Order: sequence, then C-alpha cells, then structure tokens
Amino acid sequence: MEESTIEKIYNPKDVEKKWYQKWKDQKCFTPRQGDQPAFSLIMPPPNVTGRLHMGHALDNICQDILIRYKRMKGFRTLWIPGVDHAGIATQSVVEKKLYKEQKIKRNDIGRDEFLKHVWQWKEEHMHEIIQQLEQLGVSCDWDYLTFTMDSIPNKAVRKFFVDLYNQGLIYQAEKIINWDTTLQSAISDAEVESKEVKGKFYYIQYQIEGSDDTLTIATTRPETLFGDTAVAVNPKDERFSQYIGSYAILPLTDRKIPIIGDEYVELELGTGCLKVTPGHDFNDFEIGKRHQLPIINILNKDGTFNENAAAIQGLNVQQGRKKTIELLEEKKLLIKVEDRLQMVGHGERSDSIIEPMVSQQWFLNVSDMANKAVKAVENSDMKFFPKGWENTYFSWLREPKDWCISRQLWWGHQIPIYQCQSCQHQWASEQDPSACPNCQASEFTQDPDVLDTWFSSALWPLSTLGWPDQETMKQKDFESFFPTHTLVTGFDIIFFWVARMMMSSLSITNQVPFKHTYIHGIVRDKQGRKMSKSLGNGIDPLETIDQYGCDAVRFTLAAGAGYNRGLNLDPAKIEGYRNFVNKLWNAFRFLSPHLKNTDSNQIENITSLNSEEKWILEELNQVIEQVSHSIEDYRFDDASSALYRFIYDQYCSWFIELSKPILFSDDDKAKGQRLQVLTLVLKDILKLIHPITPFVSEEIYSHLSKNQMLISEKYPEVRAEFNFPDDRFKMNQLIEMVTQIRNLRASLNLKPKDEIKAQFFTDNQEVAQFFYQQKIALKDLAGIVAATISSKASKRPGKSSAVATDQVEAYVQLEGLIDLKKEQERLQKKIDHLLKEQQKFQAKLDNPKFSENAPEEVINEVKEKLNHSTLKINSLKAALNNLD
RNA sequence: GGACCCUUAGCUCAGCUGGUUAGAGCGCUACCUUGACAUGGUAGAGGUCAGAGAUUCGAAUUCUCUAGGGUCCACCA
Repeated sequence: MEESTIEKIYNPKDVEKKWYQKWKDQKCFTPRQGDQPAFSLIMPPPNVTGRLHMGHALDNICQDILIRYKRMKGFRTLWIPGVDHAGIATQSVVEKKLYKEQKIKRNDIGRDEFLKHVWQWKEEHMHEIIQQLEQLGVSCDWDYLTFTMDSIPNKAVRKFFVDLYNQGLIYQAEKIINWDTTLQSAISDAEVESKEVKGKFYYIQYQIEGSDDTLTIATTRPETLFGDTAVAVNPKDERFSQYIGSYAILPLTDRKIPIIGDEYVELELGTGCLKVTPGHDFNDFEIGKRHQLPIINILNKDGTFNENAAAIQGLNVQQGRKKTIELLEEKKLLIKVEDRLQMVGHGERSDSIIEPMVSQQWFLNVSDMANKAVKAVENSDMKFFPKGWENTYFSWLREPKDWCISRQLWWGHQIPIYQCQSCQHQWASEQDPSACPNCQASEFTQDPDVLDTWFSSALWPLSTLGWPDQETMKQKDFESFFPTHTLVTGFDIIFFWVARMMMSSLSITNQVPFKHTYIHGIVRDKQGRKMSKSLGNGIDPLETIDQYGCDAVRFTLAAGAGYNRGLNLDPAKIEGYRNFVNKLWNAFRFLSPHLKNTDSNQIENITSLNSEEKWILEELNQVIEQVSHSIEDYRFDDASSALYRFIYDQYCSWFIELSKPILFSDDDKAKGQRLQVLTLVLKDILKLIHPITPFVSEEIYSHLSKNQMLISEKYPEVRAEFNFPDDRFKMNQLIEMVTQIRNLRASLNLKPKDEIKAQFFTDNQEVAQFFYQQKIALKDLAGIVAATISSKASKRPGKSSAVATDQVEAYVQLEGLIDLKKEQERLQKKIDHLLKEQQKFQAKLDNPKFSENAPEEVINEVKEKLNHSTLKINSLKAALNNLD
C-alpha cells in the first residue's frame, strides 16, 4: 500500500494525465508480439481543422472499449489513428486566415505558394486534434498515426487511380454536375442535401411561331430561360401534341426553340408544358441528350450570369430572377405567380444553393465494385450491427451512379493525369513522370484538379497499413491486421465512407476491409434535438471531461450506446455516472486500510467460504458472462448497466455492508478470508470495467497490484469453481427479509436507532442456519436485536407485526407501538395483492389449453410461482389470525 | 413519392427468438451526518406499455389499420 492519503472525492484530473502518459511511455497501445489472433480497428480520421464533438467522443470511446477489451482478452490488438486532410474545409480555413491576416487571396500567390501555407497550417494544428483525442483516453497506437496526405496514402491514391484509369473505369467527360458556387468546385451527388425552400411558381407565356397561339409554361426558375433550347410537352397530351415540331419564341431573346414531345413531361404537373434547360437541370440534360438539343451555359463559375444571358449578365441568381420577372412583366408575358414549396439542393459543406452545370470532370464508374460490395454483405462477409443498417447500404449501392471524383480545389491529392504538350497524349502515372511515354517529350502538364477527399478515405484501411508499398506493409504487418475487424461509425456516412471502403477494398484485394460495421446513434441533446451552434445546445466533450472527469463521460456514452439511433445526452446523467465513479473509488477507499498483502489473486480455501462469500462469487461469474457477451455484441449499454448494478448493489450495498462486522472483528481467520474475497472481486471489477472507465480503474488497481498495470491484465473469465446456486438462494432470502423488515420499520415510523426484537419461523434448515449466522448483519442492516429462530410448528407471538418470504416468517414484537387496526389493514393489503397473483397463476394452470400447449418449462415456472405466493399467503394469513 | 424507425413511470430510456408481479437512472416524497461515499443511506409514491382490431391457451413483445413524432433517399418543372 502506498502511504499517500486517499482523497474522499475522486479527483480525475491528475490521474488521467498521469496514466495516459504512462501507458504511452510503456508502449501499452502497441500490439504485443506472439501468435495470438490479431484484432484491428481503424479510426475514422477526424478533420485536421476540427474540434472534437460528442459524436467523435462516442465513436472513439466505443472503439476504445473494444480495443481495450480485446487487448485484455489476449488478442494482438492494433488500433490505427489518423487525421483527415479535409480538402474543402482546410483550404477555406487557410484562405480565410491568409486574407484576414495578410489580405492575400490564393490566386495572388499561386498554387505552390498557397499549398505551402496549408502544409504549414497543418503542421501547426494537427497536434491539437491529437491532443483532444488523447483526452478521451483512446488507446490507439500512435506509431501508426497517418495523415491522409502522407506519402503512403498518396501512393495508394495514385495506384488505385492509375489502375482504374487503365481499366477504363475512370474517365473524363462533359456532363451535368453539381456545382458549388461558393467553393467553385464540382461536388458529388452524395454531398448535396435537398432542403425545403419557399419558392414561387411563375407562369410565363410563349408565343408559337407563325401562329397566334401561345403556350403557358410554369417554372420555379424563370431566370434560366436564357439557357432554354426547347419546350417539351407530352406527346400523349391532346392539348399540345399538335404543336410538336413547331417552334416557340423564347421571351426576352430573339431565339426560337423547337417544341418537342417527351414522355418525361407529366400531364398534371404545372401547365403540362416544360421549359428545357439542358445546361442547368439534370432532367433537362437527359431530355436534351434524347433530342440532340444544344446546351447553353449561362452561368459563370461564381454563379453570376454570363454573356449568354445578356439581359441579366453579371447578376447573381437571386438578382437575375428578379430582373427576369421585371422584364417579363413589362412585356406582359407573366401570367401569374403562385407560392410553392420546393426542394432545392444545397452544398453539404458550404450550404449554398447548388447550381447544376455542364462541365468537364473526372468520373469513376462504380457499377462492378458496387455489385461486389452488395454481395459481400448479402453473404455476410461483412455484417452490420444493428443489422437494419444494411438497408441503407444496399439502397445506395444497388443503384450506383458514376462518382464525380474531381474537385476544382488545390488542397488534396492532385489527379495523376498528365498531358503531353507536343503530342497531346494523355496518361495516368503513379510516379511523377519525366517524359511523355508516347513521344518522350519532356513538356507536359498535370491535371490541375484534386480528388474528392472521400477517394482517399475509401482506401483508409489499406493505406494505413502501408499499401501499396511492400516494404511498409511488411513493417506495419499488413498480413496480420488486414482485414480489420470492426468499423465503428455513424449512419450518416454509410455511403460516403463505408460503402466506398467496401468497394475499393474488394476491388483491390478481393477482401472486405472489415468484418463488422457497428453503427452507433447520433448524439443529441436532452430533448432529442440535434446539437447545433444555432440552437446553442451543444455539449462540448472536452469541457464535460474537464467538469466531470473522462471516466464519467465515457461511462455515460457507453451506457447510451446500444442499437439505438439516437443518444440523448443529459448532463444530469453524466453527473450521475460521475457519482458512480466516485462510489467505486470510495469502495476502494474503505477497503484500503484493511489491505495488506493484496497481490494474491487466489481464494486459499474455497471449501471454507461462507454463504455470502460464495454468493458474491457466483454473482461475479454472472456479471463476467454478461459484460463479455454484451461487449462482443456491441451492446455497450447492457455491459454498463450490468456493471453498474453489480458494483453498486451487490458489491457495495450488500457485500461490503455484510463485511463490515467481520473486518472490524478480532477474528483474523475470518477477516483474512473475507479480504481475499473482497480483493478478488474488486480486482475483477476493475478489470471488467477498465475498457469503459480506464483511468479510475487503473488508479485503484495500482494500489492493489504492484507489478502489473491493469491495461495489460487478463480479462476475467467465468470460473467453474465459483458456481454456488444454493448460496445464492439463501442470500436472496436474507436480502428479501432485510428489505421487508426495513419496509416494516418505515411503515411503523421507527427511527434508525430503534432496536427491535424479532422471531423467525422457518422449516428450511439451511436458511435457518444461515440466518442464525447472520445475527450481526440483521442487527446492522435491519436493527434487529435478540432474534430467535424456530420451526413453523412453533407458536407465533401475539401483538406482533409480521412479514414473510416464501421460506421465512418474521414476527416483530413491539409492545404498545403497534396499532392493531393498522397492522390488520397492512397485512390484509399484502394478502389481497398476493391473492390476485395467486389467482392469476391458478387460472393459468386450470386452463386445460394452457397445460396442453405451453412448454413444460413454462408450466413448471408457473407452478413454482403459485407455490411461492401460496406460501407467503399462508404465512401472512396466520399472522393476521394471530394478531388479536 | 419511396424506405426505415419511434410512441413503455414527470424526464431519458432498457425490455433478445411471445410466458416478468413490466424494469433502470434521474426527478419527486418521507426519514436518516450509522467510523467508504450527502457525488451518501433506507423506504415509498408513480405505468389500463399511443389507439383500434387480429393471431394465440397466453401479446409491451407477432400481424393489420389509425393517430402523432422522427430520419434517410428521390430530378417532380
């Protein structure tokens, strides 16, 4: 034992710092050597720009629980941490900073110079996010720390890209894409969120060429008419089909555009006439393809109108719309305007309205990969927990669209496509080339675009283990650790990330990147609302750790993480678990003065154990079983609550309380034995709970075990020799009896200090003997002095209150204190309640259909219950009769 | 428009393949500074498991419908 004083209130701050440093220094997070099976995880890399939020905390804590558990189970564990370069986010942070501090825009200094600034920024800030991760207590192997733009990931990206290019799966094309006018880049379909926006439906009149007839067109985007190249009607529409083949005069311009027939147009929608803008609408683009319509681009990259929309050139979309309406009104071509709710695409990152635009981009054809990825889940090579999430996964992968992978940014993996300036040959290359492979000319240019950040993320399980560099793969032991075991993440990135890792890994290695995917819920506030800046309801994990301690936060998140979709976080909960951590601390604090030689992990003489000792060991077995199962099933909630109950109720409230008289007695033998049990159970508790609350458990353990750190201990297993069902039964009788007597005392308004005399009656010899041994406990816990135990044949005392379990009756004599009438009522009420129960069971058994159909187990169970309530009823009835 | 999920104590939630006297934490009430812990102890109140119907010997649990809430996907001009 250390001599230092043990504080009354557990103080997490110093403890956390101390142990994290020790674990790191002693390489506890590094996979151990040997031939044990491997277990590996990859950390979803947080953005280098970010600050950790509760979602990160939950995600990482679940992983840490798994890795600590498996490590203690003897696996060769590896958890690989990483940080994401987050193309868009980082580039804009640095852009803003440069402008703010030096009034420099990126175009002023050029690409290379700008990237130097970004790298510098990254060097300065990456450690911040790592430090935040460390505060969560994560036991990942920092030697494996990977940044998504490190040279190995870059090699991985280039190799994957070049292979796909050479297979013809990556291609360049002029297609309609989502254009983010703020970022001035293309983004993928997955990065567009539709949001409901209040808009208007404008009805515009078009003149038909060479006729007095007009067509009315309804649109939400009148300003795009400058890019229109047709009017479409449904050929089946009798109102308009006659016009197909004629031309309409496009208002505000001098152009005439064909009126075409296309099945896509719906009869009931709008006016039944559709303006077709192939350059700025996904559907119109398709219609345009079918009818070989020309494409007119009317927007600049920043979202203002260009010369093709001369009347509104230079205006942004909002202004352009207003101006267009004014012009139409002047010409009396605007028939009417209606309010309308519509879904409009917004950029995930920038939140600005996405403009569909036709542009030259790189695409990846994912059909085959997606197919493989679907099959891998269908045949359970990879399993989702909870299973339901595979639907989300399938829905994305079963209708794959080509992935737009190029981004008009500077920060990211530059596309490894080169073009020769003399022969125009285009090729993809894993290394920076020195000459054109076609004509050997040394003048060539690299495609300026970078790849979607998710393209490198898709390779994360491979690149973090060194792929494709053979040397590094060996050094990182790719062989052992790939495929990884479990991916832990949120459902919001099932298709962004999970699906894409599956696709790339299957395509490269023919193996799944991980065998399980555990999807946890989204952390929300107490009322179930998303945490957001605008609502101001965010809970910062680091502040919370500062306030309550890391273990309390970890336990709270673990207790909330199961198979649910949301985790509503209430600070009151964290406080509650802070108290629980303190409870554990105080259990240790109570024991510590009694502990001398605590390094023993043995019970010297199992046969000499008494019933309560056997009971706690039996209960220990139960909790070991339950916690292990729950963690393996990703039911961290079940694991936490099993531990909570065992520690709080079984260990602290009963076992420690029952141990007090022995520890304060002079019976050295009994004391020694009891301490062995107390210590063994406490040590197992610490081992069991360590994955969830690593700090407090390690701290306490350091007082109990001199040589070994808890993090490297072996996880408890169920011990066959601790199987004591009979003692469990006896102990439960005692617990029930004590509880009932306390209840009786409360109903009689007795003060805690008031002592009572009791007579027990039972025909169960075992229980009788046990109660006899527990005289002191009965005094301490129920305030009973002078108890006697006799058989049920004996005469019951008069003027007494009584309580009963199914085995034991207790009569409490309280001369003068008992109001006979009240007591009668109390007993009658109990009896009535039990009678109802009894009738229910009896009715079941009397029902012939029940006994015919129900399995024997169930029937026996009901019989047993009937028997219990009958026994109790008889006891209480006797007590009632005995009252007067 | 499709798909999925939720509705159990005042609050936040467990309740697995149908058989419990329907549970936990917080909150609440009463009493307690008993030599680990007031970040504590003991006891208690509180639920016709959203509603209706069906299957069954038996439904919080399975099925159908209704009402309310949520999430994701979708190009409805």
